[in-house]
Amino acid sequence: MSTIRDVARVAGVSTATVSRVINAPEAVSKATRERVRRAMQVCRYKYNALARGFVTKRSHTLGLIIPTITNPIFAESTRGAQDLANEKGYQVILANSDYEYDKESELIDVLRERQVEGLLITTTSLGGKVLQTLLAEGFPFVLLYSTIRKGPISAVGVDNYSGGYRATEHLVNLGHRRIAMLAGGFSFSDRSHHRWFGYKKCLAENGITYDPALVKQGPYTLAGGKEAIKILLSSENPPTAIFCSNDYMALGAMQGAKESGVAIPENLSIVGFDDMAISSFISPGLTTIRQPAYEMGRLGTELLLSHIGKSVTRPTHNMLQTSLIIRETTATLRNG
Amino acid sequence: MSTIRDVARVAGVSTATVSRVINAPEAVSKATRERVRRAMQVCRYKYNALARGFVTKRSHTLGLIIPTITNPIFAESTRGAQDLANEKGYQVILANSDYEYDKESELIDVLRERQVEGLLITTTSLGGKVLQTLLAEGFPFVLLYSTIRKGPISAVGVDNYSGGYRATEHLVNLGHRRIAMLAGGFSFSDRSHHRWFGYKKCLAENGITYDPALVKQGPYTLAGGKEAIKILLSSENPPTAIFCSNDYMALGAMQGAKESGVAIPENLSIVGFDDMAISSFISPGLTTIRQPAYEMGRLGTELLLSHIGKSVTRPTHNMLQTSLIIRETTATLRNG
DNA sequence: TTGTACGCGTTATCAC
DNA sequence: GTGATAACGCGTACAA
Repeated sequence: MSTIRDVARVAGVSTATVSRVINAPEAVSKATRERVRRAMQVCRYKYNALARGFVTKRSHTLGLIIPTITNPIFAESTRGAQDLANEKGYQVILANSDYEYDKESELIDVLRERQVEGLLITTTSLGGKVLQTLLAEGFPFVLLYSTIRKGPISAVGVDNYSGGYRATEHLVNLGHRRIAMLAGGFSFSDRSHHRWFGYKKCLAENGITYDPALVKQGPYTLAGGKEAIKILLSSENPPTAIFCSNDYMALGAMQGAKESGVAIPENLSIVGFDDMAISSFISPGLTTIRQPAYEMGRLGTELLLSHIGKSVTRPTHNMLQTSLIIRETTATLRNG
Repeated sequence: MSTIRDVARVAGVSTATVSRVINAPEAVSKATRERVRRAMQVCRYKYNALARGFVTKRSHTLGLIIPTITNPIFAESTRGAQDLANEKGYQVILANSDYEYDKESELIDVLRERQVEGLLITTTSLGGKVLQTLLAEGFPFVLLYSTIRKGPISAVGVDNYSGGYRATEHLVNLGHRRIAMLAGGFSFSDRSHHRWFGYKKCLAENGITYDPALVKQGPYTLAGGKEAIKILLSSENPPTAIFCSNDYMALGAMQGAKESGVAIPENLSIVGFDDMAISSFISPGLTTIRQPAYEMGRLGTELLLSHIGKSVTRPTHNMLQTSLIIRETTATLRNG
């Protein structure tokens, strides 16, 4: 691999001049510029961005930590993050935490060692010490899919509480009273927890007694949703409607209901959360609480970039709008 | 940010010794080792992996170029690639080409400038000069979702031809004769092209005249599938069955059929290609040709890693098995 | 407009 | 077992 020095030698100039034609071509006379360019061709010179970063102390790299790229909603926000990052000359290193705090913690270390300039994190634990450490050390990071709306940490997210409330309310308005919730584990998803609060609050305000037996916490997976709903449906007093903490689980739940011989929406209404691109393409179309994932990725990255390089930054909390998208998995309660 | 020199000074040793306790602790006496470790704590020392890579000439980074992370099948292979990479101490930079040759080409340059040690590419153009350049320069790369089974380029893929054949054959066996194909554009997806060859061959072997009007090339998207099928279904002699070049399009097609008032599988059979995790969770379950995407990602990465660092390597072609997964979107032709 | 020389944080080589 | 020091490829004062 030829270096800037080889090019300089071939072109008969100094390395500084070569560096100039790379970074500030106008600062070099046209003649030498051309000469250098030819020399680069001859040497099949490849620019070394790492070496540059080494001296400028800028890696132009961002770290993105998500639970798993396998859930399409995270693919959407990832794409948003990547698109903006690339537009600004950044690349992103992707990492999956699998909703495990230890992995998240480990990944943060690994990525920092790699000199990422900032981190986009969908955190597993808002209260854990990893975020506090980042904060204390002044390392730039932004939370994605965040529940916070104040405090020292910058974040982009939606109001999960009101989202959970509206999802439940929609079911209540349809006449349902035995409304279950399939939740992601509260221990690793405060988003799920917030949605649950909204769910509970809505029940209370509508005079419906909260029944803990109707709430199942489980893994945020297709199989998890399928399994959980089967247990729910085989109970002695099964629900007539279910609010799923995300669309991904909801897909699993739909499948589980089908296998249990329960028709949707005739015998069971389902509301999801996220509105993955796919959710409007399945049949029946999934009623859900939409959160703008792609936008979230973009905005989070924009926010992060605005923090990078600045010694002091005012934390920003960007709460995006959710909306109830009514499709075909919800219907009026029969005999209700 | 404190460096190895700060630590050395505080511990009263040389930088070489600090480096040793990091990379080969046994080579240092227990006493000094402890002293250095304490000094690292005091300095809140953070290891700089980039600086190391700069001298060892190893970035421990891989580049992964896919069409788009938004298609869940690529999320699966990406996860496979990441999992193996991480196990081996590598991180991966993700990049989307959107099936565009120019972007692919540009990304290769950008990633190489960043000193990735190797590239995993789902290429848009097998014949383009970018791969030839990589080859000529001896840069390590492996093709994913590849159609090739010989030649100088290492690759992991499946037999798309036989996959296309079997998908079509399944429909023929069900009594269908007007079988359409929704294909990804041949210009950017030779996979799609190979599947089409299989499709054509199967028709021919079963005495079915090939009708070009039944083949629609289009974008590999949900909307693309939906749009294309509507055109097909509104023609004067519509198909009774459709082979979709991937599951993602197939989802779009199912939605398009529904909107056109055509019931699946009663009035229209659909076969996909890929078997995304979601495909078995939707309703009706998608009949499809399964390719092991997660495995492909892992295997491709393993292969790439085995190439890295070796000056000469024998190209390896790993063809994985596909399988026909019969679910609910295909049925016997009525009045057939 | 161009060149010289130093430094970035680490590893590797060679002494001791 | 430990230390001194030259690299690695590049940007950037500063000088010319």
